[in-house]
Amino acid sequence: MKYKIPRGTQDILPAQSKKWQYIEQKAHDLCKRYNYQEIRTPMFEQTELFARGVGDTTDIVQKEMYTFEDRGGRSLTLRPEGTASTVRAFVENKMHGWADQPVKLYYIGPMFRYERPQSGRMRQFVQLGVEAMGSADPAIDAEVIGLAMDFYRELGLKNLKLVVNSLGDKESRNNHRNALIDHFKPRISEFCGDCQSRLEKNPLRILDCKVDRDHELMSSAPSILDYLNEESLDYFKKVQQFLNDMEIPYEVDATLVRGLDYYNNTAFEIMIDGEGFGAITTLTGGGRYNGLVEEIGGPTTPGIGFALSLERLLMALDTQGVELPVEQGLDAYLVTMGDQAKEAAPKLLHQLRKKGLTVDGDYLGRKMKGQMKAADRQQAEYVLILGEDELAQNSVMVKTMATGEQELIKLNEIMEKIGK
RNA sequence: GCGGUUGUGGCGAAGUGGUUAACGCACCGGAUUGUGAUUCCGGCACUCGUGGGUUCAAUUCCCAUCAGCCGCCCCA
Repeated sequence: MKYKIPRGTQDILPAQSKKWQYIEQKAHDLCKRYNYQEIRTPMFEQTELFARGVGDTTDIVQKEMYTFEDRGGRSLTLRPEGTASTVRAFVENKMHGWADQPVKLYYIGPMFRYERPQSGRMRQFVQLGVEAMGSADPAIDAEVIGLAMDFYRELGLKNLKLVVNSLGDKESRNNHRNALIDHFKPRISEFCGDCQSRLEKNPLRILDCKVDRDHELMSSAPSILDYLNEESLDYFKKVQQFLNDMEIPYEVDATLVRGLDYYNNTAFEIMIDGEGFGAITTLTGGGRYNGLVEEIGGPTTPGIGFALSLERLLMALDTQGVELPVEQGLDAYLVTMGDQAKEAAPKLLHQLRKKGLTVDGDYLGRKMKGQMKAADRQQAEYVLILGEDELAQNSVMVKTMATGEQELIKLNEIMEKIGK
């Protein structure tokens, strides 16, 4: 085989694409109910947008971006996530001036990260993302979380765990950050190299270090929750109250950290429990980003959103044995015998398709038995047999595959027999 | 970026330093001039991820490389 698919990408073949269509449609329907509207942004942007928007210190920017130069010498990057692009579009199209606020948007599309592929992690993967901009009401935090949970629930996914945390506002974060540095600094040499470099750059991330997770300073580390100022704490409590009201179970995990720099206040993840799933259990990640719009060059505008992976969703549905109600099978399969009947096939097939039926016929010159097998394999509800006899009577033999019964039907009455 | 593991027909899967690379499924044809099951018969890999090397000889040994899978890091 001369050409091979690029690493970390996949071809989605028909058996799978049916499922994709189903969950994508589900996403569109659900977002509509929540009154989120679709936005489609380019799959690549100026590199600087992601560097600024996602954060220079993040792994995404430091080592995972697909960056290239175009013929005009511009540095472009395949989008590694959707929020930065959405915010850029928000600012560029002056959505902050729209009459309807907040602006509630969603997108479904491929994202790209240069990483070592692994179960649940591809170099090209599809995210459903939701962003609500223009409101700092905790009710919308709860709405966004509720939307994600509803999506999974309606698809039949179980054993989900919603984890929420608050990263606090700028003041709270700074106080906490300083407390963390004070806590770890005296004994930072006991920690791994990554943690040592995290100390100054992003001490929060020391908390989810896997290497040093059992170090005594971990459990005794200052919790962000103890550093939330009154406003942040009040906000967090309201989000929780709304979740309670909506009867959405959740856990508060003070160590939940978002990897991207733009988050503040609400942060959440939806994870999947249970066996059979790989090491990666996060299905959805999201949170509030009140400083991002300004960072990208727009007016001060609060925002919140999440992104979830469709690949991981499909994987989760699979491990839980959830069967999606995907349509399959033909309404009818046309079997022809003899040259005359074969000549008549295109016209008949075309007419049936115009009436809205899903039909197919033979294009390999197979004999009747072969055509019948094909009809059976493709789960045709009816087989239409057209031979010399039927042709002579301007009719077709209609066989109901489930029962084996068959009946000679006039061509102009065929829809009355097999129409839906 | 690092580690482990795997790479034989459409799929699953044996196999050996040496004439013709098992088998199963699927598919195609025939037995059955017009009917989906079963059965029987026949067909279906100049080739064993790719490129080198060792050898009289390599799918089998060695090296490299690519890719899949799994894990670390991190995330969706």
